[in-house]
Amino acid sequence: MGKKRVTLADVARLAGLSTTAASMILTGRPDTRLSPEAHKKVHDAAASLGYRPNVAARALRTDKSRSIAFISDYVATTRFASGLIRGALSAAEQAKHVMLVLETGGEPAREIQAVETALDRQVDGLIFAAMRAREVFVPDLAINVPVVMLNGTSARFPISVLPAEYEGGRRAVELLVSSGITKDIVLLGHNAKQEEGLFRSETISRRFMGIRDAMADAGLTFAAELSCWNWEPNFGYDLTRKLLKTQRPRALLCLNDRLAFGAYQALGEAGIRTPEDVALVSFDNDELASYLRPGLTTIGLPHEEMGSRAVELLLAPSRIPQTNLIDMPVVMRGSLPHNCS
Amino acid sequence: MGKKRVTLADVARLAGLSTTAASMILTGRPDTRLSPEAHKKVHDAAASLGYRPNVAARALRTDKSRSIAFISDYVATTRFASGLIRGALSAAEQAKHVMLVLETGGEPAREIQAVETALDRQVDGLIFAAMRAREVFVPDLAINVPVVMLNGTSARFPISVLPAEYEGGRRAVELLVSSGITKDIVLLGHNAKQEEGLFRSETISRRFMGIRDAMADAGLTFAAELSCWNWEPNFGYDLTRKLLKTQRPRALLCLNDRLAFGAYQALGEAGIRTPEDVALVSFDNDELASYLRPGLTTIGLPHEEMGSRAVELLLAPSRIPQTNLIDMPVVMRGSLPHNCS
DNA sequence: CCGCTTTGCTAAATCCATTTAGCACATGCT
DNA sequence: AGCATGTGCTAAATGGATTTAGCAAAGCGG
Repeated sequence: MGKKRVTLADVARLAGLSTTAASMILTGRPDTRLSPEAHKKVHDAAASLGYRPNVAARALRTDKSRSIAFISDYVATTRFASGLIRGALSAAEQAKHVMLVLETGGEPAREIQAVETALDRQVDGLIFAAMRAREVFVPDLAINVPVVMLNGTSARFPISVLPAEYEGGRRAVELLVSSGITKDIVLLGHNAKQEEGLFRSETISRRFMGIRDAMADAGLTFAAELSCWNWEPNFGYDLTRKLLKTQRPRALLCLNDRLAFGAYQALGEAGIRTPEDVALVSFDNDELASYLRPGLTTIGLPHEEMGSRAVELLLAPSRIPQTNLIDMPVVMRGSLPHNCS
Repeated sequence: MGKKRVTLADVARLAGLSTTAASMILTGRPDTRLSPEAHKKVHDAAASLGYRPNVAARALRTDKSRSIAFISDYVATTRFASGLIRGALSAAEQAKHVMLVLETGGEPAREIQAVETALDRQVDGLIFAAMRAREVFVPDLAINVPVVMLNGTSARFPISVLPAEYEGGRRAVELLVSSGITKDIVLLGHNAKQEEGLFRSETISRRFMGIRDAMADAGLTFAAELSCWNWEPNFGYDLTRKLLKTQRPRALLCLNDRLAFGAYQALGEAGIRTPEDVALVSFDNDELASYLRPGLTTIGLPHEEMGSRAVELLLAPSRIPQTNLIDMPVVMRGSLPHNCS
């Protein structure tokens, strides 16, 4: 049975050198004094035997496993998750790390489990991802590896990656303005007065601020602000229908694509055309947005980039505490009128 | 610095026993002859020190790591992926395993990388997941751990988990029939004659067969079969628009929810009501399906269950080669007329 | 009381790579 | 020649668990 794996000792034997030499050469130590011939012999031997280091043995010795844990509250529920995971995955792959994915459902018991499981496996870092940006509960365990908060924040761990919501909010308004729309703009999904004191999340409030500041800068006010807590299509639909009974907006600034989706449905039923009659801008760049007719112009949530940035920060040698804001790209589609200015 | 982790030796020392004893007790060996008092002492010591075994050390010795690798072609691109991952994750958690997620983009080089990486880490099993069901390329490496194919098949690895498409196909037709619809049914997304010889995938052809058999059993034929290769909303829209120019169907049997989405758009524009004028049934149970108005009745792809089944099979002691067909549930919403029979 | 089995437990080897400490030889300088 | 320095390499310890082989004491039958 040639079944056993090739070990470093086998390589060393074939190369006619010690395992010490083989180890130093294969791990590429810098100030080793081994001869070029030794290097060649070891590399050749390793290649011809198809040597692959035993990660467990290496981890045992070095306390590093070239792996990171991605601990998130929900992985499936949302279109968000996969973008974050995918981004993280690709950055991890680039850095020759693997990624353990753990889901906690937001339950403290499972969070503790997840952290312990990860730490048991000598992960080199932890990413706490939240599907809705917020202050994240992190179990109160001794964590002796770097931590990055992804799409969330934590007082204990000051490095976080968030979308640049303020700027994104501004952009949505600027898009409207530069399309020549300066009145009868309705905000769909939030009403500042009604929601006074209610807190949605870290990031969403920044989105609101960006929107409000940009409106003020342009000297505009909303014709109406329609509040709803869950930004799901049916609410967008209901709100828009109700709106259309009393007024005819020129534009809908929707707080996410699902609301916009509902709005499309209500507008469609009412025989109102987009963008000729009513223009729309929205947030997220959901898969949905590209399915709509006309395509929905939206300020995208940069999930993949956030995911990969999180991993890069985690693995970076100098990790400066700070919140990293990732740019929210404007995704132009057809829901705004062309401006010929 | 009490920083160092607690080791088994520490536990043994506190319990006043050997590490051998501690190990045997904590791993719950069956036919050990250690006394009940010894058991208690070791467990107490472990608890009071907060002992957690070093997984790397254990893996080194036993060649088992309580981890599995989930190797998929695409994780983000599709709504499918997260369901599969989530299901797998929860089954893994239940079995006290962790899951490495690896993405290959379908590129052979990355597939090889992924398998080697996984094997290097002593994973206890490999899941190859395909986002589109198909015969999957598996790199020709010596793989000495169990493998399960998820949403795909491979000649080399006979254990696979697939949706029960044939039965699902039948159900879609039966739904129509039991709603009292027996004529003017149009199949959206496939035309048997035009696509003769073209192969979409393992599973989709079974869906077709189920549909055709059920139609035949009910003595029905399609009023039209509209072919298109990519089942995306815009094709559903175009096809439906074209269809409506020449005929008025009673029902659309859509081959997936995205096509159905496009069909909704075309129907809406034409002022045709669902389900009164045209009924729809579809496949997948995409997130989309619940957003539509009325909700889309669809035969769901059981992603989560597939994912967890794959892990269960992987970890099951007796692994019988076979393809495991997971039931596709009927998800009733409002796109079929109520039948008062 | 002797020899045999059972009970309860442990010493030491093992898994494999990394790393510390240091050996043997060559070279350079005075 | 004598000593320091540099060069090229290795023996052995190490990390933390599991596992094999086996020891000492107690129990039992005759």
